[in-house]
Amino acid sequence: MAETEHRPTNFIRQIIEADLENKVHSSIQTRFPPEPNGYLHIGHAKSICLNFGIAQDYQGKCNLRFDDTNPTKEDISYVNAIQEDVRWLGFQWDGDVRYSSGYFDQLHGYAVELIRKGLAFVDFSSQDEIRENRGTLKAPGVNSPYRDTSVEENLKAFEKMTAGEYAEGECCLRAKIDMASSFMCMRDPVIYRIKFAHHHQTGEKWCVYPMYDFTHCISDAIENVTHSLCTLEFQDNRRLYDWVIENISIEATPRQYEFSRLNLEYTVLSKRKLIQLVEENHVDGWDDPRMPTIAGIRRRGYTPASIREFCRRIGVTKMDNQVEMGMLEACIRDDLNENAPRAMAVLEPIKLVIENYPEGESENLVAPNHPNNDAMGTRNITFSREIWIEADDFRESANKKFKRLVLDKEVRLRNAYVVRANRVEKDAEGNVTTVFCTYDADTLGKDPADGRKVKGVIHWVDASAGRPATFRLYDRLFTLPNPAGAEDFTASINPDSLLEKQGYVEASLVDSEASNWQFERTGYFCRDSKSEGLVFNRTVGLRDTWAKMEQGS
RNA sequence: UGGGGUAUAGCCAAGUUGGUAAGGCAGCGGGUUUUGAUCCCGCGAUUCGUUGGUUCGAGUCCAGCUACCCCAGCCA
Repeated sequence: MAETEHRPTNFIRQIIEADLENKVHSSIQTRFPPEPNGYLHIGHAKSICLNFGIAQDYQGKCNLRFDDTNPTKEDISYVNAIQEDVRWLGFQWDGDVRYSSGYFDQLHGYAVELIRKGLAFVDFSSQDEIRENRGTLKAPGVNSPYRDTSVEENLKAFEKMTAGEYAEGECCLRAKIDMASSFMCMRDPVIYRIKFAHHHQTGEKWCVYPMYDFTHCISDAIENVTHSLCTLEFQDNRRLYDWVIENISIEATPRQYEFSRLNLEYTVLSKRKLIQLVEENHVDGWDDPRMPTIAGIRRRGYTPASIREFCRRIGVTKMDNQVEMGMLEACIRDDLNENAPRAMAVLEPIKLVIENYPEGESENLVAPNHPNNDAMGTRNITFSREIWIEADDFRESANKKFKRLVLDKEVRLRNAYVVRANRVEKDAEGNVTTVFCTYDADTLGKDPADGRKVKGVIHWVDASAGRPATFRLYDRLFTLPNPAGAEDFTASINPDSLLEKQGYVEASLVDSEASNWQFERTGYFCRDSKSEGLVFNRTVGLRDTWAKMEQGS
């Protein structure tokens, strides 16, 4: 697709351009630092496109770093899935994958340095005591009774902590900053805690793990990150980020900049909630096509280019936002409209019998794979006496706004002939099951010779050659634009978010090499990657002004 | 008077030495069309949360006010 015709501009890129121009940096280093405690979602794609996009556009580098300082919440399966997702989006990190855990030795050394400088102490207060002494948003906290322990004793205590001589929760290492700070995160923050847990990278080597605020800035400095980009909720944390860098012996001075996280209407984008959806089986796994995860979106049929384009269109600012689904849908339609070959599929079939077409015979018709791009070639489709058409495309009677098949009226069969409906057959409930018609043999590839106009065109599948197929039609996962705003977000889960249809597809699809198609007049589809046989996921429907009109009237 | 942030069209978003409101999505008209698709053409802010001030001139500078978001995990 015509992607990134114009480079995006945003306040972060402007800062970088100014830094380059003022020689603050000679090259740019960014990083994408997920914690491997869940799958990546479309919100992460925004951060990925920002970080890797900047590296690409300014001849810089971008690292992939797993921020794995909390082994109890993390898992190796997530580190693998995350790498796959980043690559799928079309990005390659610089060098090897990095891990915060890879810096545990250095981190520990810097913690000791802080203790030596009298800037950190081991606190044996209970968690409750620490919380109570922290004060409130409006009232200052009070110093811990352990705050003035001597350097010697602290060194010894931290050593014992590290050696596993204290139980979890018995003590922790705190930075000595200011219990009266208006920034809560500066009130002697905990920087190391005890966890007797297996770590997916370091195994049983450690029983003390550094906290995020202590780890992230140092990891950035170690990797020579110049611009550390994160979301708005870390704005206060920047003070602690800078404090750590200033108080340890490290050369680099990475700078943190914050942008607003993505919110998308009718879905949730927080790992906690996504985990809940999976664990409570509200969806069928992380890659359920209704999920806003990269894996789900991929299985739904979105392309990497469409996600990148989406990230370009939404921009990067500090404003809270809630982007409409329509924005995402427009991106995938733009891509697939241009690149997806066309085909025909009938999702809810009724039979059309062409009574004046010879029984037992069949002919090959040639259909273009794209109406506006001859380079995409043609394909053969068979036509015979009995074909499937969409139940929605026939009515016994209708006003002339209905441009489809009506009893005693004509319609064009896409890529084939003009037919006229003569009579119908119904089932016990009165639903039309078969329409009997006659065709005009002289209308293949041309209008009727007598000049009569046939304005409707409907799609179809040859009944003798078409293959049965399953179609999964997805709708928004939630009924509320902002489900996360409700007390219980699962209460607004859309019970009709998945609709399965049994129909037919043209035979050419069976051994097609394409991965996405536009089934003409019904939408964009892809083969479901986890299903056997012909199972198609509808990525997104076509824009449908007719449906809109009908709804309105 | 805790602190940190943000306020430009239904949604996203440009606007940077103050000079007279980009673009995209959505929507609405019209044209083309063997997809009610695509494509093409046209339409939207006398106004930038609000009230004042400075100025010849303010979305851009100053002051006050209001709304919303974030912070009291040994989570990230």
